[in-house]
Amino acid sequence: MNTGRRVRTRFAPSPTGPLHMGGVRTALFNYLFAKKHGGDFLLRIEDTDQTRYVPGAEEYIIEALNWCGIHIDEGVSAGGPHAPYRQSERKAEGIYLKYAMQLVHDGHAYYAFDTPEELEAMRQRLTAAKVVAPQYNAIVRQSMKNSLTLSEDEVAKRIASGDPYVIRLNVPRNEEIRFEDIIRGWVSVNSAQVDDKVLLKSDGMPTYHLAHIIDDVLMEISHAVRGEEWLPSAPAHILIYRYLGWEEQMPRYAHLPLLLRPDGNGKLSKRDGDRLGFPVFPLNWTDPNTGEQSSGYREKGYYPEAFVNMLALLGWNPGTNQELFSMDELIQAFSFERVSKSGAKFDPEKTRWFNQQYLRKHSLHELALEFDKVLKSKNINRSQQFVERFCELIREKAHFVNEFWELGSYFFEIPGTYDSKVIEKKWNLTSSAAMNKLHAVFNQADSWDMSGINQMIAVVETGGDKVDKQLLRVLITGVSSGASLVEMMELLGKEDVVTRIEKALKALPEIK
RNA sequence: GGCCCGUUCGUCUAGGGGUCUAGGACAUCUCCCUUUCACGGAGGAAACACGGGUUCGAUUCCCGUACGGGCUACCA
Repeated sequence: MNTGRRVRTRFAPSPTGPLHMGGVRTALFNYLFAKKHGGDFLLRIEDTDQTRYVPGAEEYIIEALNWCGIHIDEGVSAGGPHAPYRQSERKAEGIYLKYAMQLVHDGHAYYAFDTPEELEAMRQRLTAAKVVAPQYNAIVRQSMKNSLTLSEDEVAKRIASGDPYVIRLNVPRNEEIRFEDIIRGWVSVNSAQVDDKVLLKSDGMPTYHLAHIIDDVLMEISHAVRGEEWLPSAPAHILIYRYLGWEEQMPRYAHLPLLLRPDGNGKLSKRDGDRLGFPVFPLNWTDPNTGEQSSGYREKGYYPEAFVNMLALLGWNPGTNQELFSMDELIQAFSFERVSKSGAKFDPEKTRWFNQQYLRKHSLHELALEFDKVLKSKNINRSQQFVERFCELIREKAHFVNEFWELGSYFFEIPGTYDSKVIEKKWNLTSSAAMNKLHAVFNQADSWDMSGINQMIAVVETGGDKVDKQLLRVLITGVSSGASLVEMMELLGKEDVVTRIEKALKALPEIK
């Protein structure tokens, strides 16, 4: 079974909306595995359900992968020797019909003419009869309208007259189907549990079951990596490979554990949106039909590296204590052997932690560049040196660059109000005397650096006036906590500090 | 309901029969650093779902039960 061939993986989403983080992780694992083995990562768009097509979804998917640093070697947006990579376009070329007909010809598939009403009636009948698994299968099909029960003439007549029909897989009644999943090992299912899946719909479109198999083989996919929700239908897929005579070309399957909702039950779904208090999408998304907006990690201020790092560690681990991985390190370390079998709830708190880690990894130059956008929007102009030093002082308190302003706006604006709690408690005759003296000493300073500032404070204190640091902080910044006091004062500079204290001394209430 | 998959601290996980008094990370708590906040440092609390086997010995292997998840469409 395809050992030793070039590793080629694919991510094959259907464009029914934005990609959620579970989808991103599936893409990531496909990508990591392909790159680890020097292979190719393809993007195929599975748009065979015309009723669920959402405009903009495909562009969203591509942009999201791009933001994450997951590069597409081949496929939609990248092109390649197996184009087209959109299934609707492949259908137009008659690719799927050909193989569906081959299956019918070989007796492995058949025409079925049952109407939706008839199918529904059948299910109700079976349910009423307490049949354990009501589905279109080897027994049920004998009483339905299909090319196995109808005469050849009747079938030909119906097709000729344009009766709608589907093509279904002819699943054997009782046969053990086994396949080896890379993550789960041998999985065994009796064909009695597998229904006669629709392969070709009445609109001529293939279903996922048929289309992905044909495309995987035609596109020379070596490993099909997908979510665990596909595990139950995998036996049907094995059958299709067999009936098409493609057991040699069949990719190895790897079914990934699902991403679960952090708040309790069920797999994470697109519908979770922002309801849980954190994004489930990589990028912002506005639904073109409902106008409903969903937030994304990018717009929330997460670094793609942090997002990817977090995702990689959900269901996979390196077997060491390392937690911070660049994409290259992930590629180096990745293997399916270390992918766990059970679903993972993800933790928004840890995601924040990852971002904090990356925030600290970025150079001051990079941070200053990012924060400069905020300053520009506020028409504030400061030297690069000032902004970089600011970032250095403020970043240890933040998880995101977009918190910098709230955390340290006082570096750029002279305060207009003063923390009332501190003032109430500490603003009195003695403290104001000390502040006045300090102001005078600062005003006469001829040099301005940390040790100088400390010395000046010491001078005032030796004179008998206790300098309350918290009060001083409030006079300068207006708030009771923030960056290291003396370092902050140094950065602000003598003029600014003196001005601020002066203003505060005037603005503060008369002393009782 | 049926079928399939799974089950180690609250969460992500390490662990493939003795080294487990079960390790790491996030979160949480305490202390130190800092007359602030945070960072950092030190420490604490916190888990092998249950019952049977197999074995000299099971967190590790097998079976059952419970629980969780997935699937059960002319959706993917």
